[in-house]
Amino acid sequence: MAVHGPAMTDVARLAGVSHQTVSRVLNGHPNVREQTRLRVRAAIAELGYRPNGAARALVTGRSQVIGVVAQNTTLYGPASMLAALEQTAAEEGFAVSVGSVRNLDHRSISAAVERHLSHRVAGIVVIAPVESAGEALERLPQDVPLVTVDGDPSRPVPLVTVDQVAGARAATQHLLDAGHRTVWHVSGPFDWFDSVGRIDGWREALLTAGVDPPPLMPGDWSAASGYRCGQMLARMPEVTAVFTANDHLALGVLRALHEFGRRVPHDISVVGFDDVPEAAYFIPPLTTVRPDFDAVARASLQMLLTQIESGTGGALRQTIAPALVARGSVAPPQR
Amino acid sequence: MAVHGPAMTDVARLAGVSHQTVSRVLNGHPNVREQTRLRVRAAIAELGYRPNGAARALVTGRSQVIGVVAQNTTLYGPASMLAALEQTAAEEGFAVSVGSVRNLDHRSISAAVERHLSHRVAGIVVIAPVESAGEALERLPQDVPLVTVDGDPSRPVPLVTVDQVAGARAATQHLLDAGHRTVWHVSGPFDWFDSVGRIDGWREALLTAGVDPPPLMPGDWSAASGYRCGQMLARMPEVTAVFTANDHLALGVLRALHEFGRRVPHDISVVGFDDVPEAAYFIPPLTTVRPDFDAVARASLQMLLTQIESGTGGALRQTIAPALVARGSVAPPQR
DNA sequence: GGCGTCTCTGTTAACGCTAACAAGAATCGG
DNA sequence: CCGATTCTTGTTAGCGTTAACAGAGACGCC
Repeated sequence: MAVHGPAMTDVARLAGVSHQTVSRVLNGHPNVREQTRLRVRAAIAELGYRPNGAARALVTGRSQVIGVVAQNTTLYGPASMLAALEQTAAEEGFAVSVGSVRNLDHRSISAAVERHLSHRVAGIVVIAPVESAGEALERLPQDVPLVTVDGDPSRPVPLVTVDQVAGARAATQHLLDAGHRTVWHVSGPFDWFDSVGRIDGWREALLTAGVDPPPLMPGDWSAASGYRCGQMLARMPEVTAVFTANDHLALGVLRALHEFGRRVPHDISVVGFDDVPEAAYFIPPLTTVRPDFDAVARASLQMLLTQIESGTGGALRQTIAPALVARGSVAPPQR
Repeated sequence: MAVHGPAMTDVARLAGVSHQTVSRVLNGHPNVREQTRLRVRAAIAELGYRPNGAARALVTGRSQVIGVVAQNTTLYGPASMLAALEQTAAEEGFAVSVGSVRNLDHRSISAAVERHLSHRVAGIVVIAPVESAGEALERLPQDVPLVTVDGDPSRPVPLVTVDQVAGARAATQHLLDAGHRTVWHVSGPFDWFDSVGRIDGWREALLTAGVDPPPLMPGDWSAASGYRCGQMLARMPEVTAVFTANDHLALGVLRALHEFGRRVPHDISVVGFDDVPEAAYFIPPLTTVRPDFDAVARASLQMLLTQIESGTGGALRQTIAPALVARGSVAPPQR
């Protein structure tokens, strides 16, 4: 593909200095005469010179790239995380290389991490919401800055995560506060930490209120599984309040309830989780829990940069509290 | 941050060969004795050696990384594109570096492209659905393999795109075939090519059927704007069929119609575009148009790889036809 | 005025890899 | 059995950058 761009020596020649001086200007080294700096800048502009990241990475042993390992980047949560991460990284002058994996098993994760490592990324963010991912992480080389997002709370890796438990507790409490006897729960898959946390929070809130938790309805994040659970819930007259592990499950539940003639929130109240942009336009508008993806992204990147700069590993941990967004899908129970 | 991993020479020493032989094994060069190959492989495994992509990129002048420039990666369309692109690229041994931009103006796009170029990406995919992006692309260096996705059909750049016109035509025709006199359209923003194409297809289908297109309802992709348009449509008794530029707009419309007591599809039929995973669980299940993001991703990557390998630029063009997915939101009009 | 110190710039040597060439060993046809 | 090929391996020279050191002036101080 045609010509390679100009190199540092070309700039140097044009500016009448050595390539090292150009390097110094580029890296903001203090001891360069102002006049020289300007000459170099002009030469850079004139030639349209662009530093070669590969060469720099080779000699410094580290590139200005952060690797992200994620699965399922079309789901709203992961997609938002990824986008927020990119934004934040760009602001810090880092590029983001995405290693999407089909499955979050040992092999896939290791392979993705390997690929990142061979490009000498400065650090790695693993969005690792399931168990198998956690295991894979323990086998990784120890000398790479690494942060886990939504990972296993019980593992000694730097971790940033949404406070699933608190969010679920708030959602459940919100329903109890409205006067409901108990709250049913449509969960996500059991191997996701997010699911487990949300189940725990739901259960905690009920137990604290002295209520025996009703049987769990297991879903898989999809509207389809929400719909199936909703069909069962709709036929149980004693059900008046449902907390679903995400908004898409809620959508499926709403649809099933609608088909069975159970009105929301008149007959049954529903609360979701995620606050997808469309949640306000469900029928009825969905009360839900909003995790702050931007905050998670900022925190992870900060944690990663700290590791990169200081060289210390350290098992830091940060938890971002989500907020309840009240809309029209919750009402007191009818008697 | 600790020790650098072993280099090629370390592997060579352990295997008792020259580093060049190691390089040959790594790159699948044919003329290496089987026995030597195995020794080298063993040494690689024993040391946990990982080739240094930066060094390779430096000497070959090209990394195994593809840069993607995109905006709004939380929207379903772009997010799916991105994910599909990552998958496909990974299969071809390429990493994907994402340059997310807040706005698709000159400056942002150029900056994102610059960042990619300084990392010596092998090629760039720009997801450029709006006008301003197209302009920015014309000023780019000519010697970089580049493919545009959803870009400006009138510009001489390699382009892969969903056939918006055909999809919109199919959606509109589907409603006409069901017996509707005319079809209303809630569009996306006018500076998106996707919007323009969908408007054109809608208009074409109507004109072909000898119908004068009713006034356009302009939206902005969001459920909120769909809701606002829906409120107007709901109050016009003559409206019996609506085609929305995406599924989220449709969701907003459905909600507004519901609030005004207009039943879907009994009173009004609705067709969307995108086939988001939840569309089947709207109330009622949404008939929509499904673009094949995987096919788009594959085509773009193929086009990019061709450019990378052959070195030829060329203004290729490929269009992926979308498919109508019939569900429950369309019925014949009542009289 | 000489000498140490500070500021600025240049020279040289890596970083880890591939490409190009070179050379030794093996194979083959006559 | 010899020269000509082919196969296999090694040697050398960069790729474009930063780091480390060295050197040339300018400046200040006793």
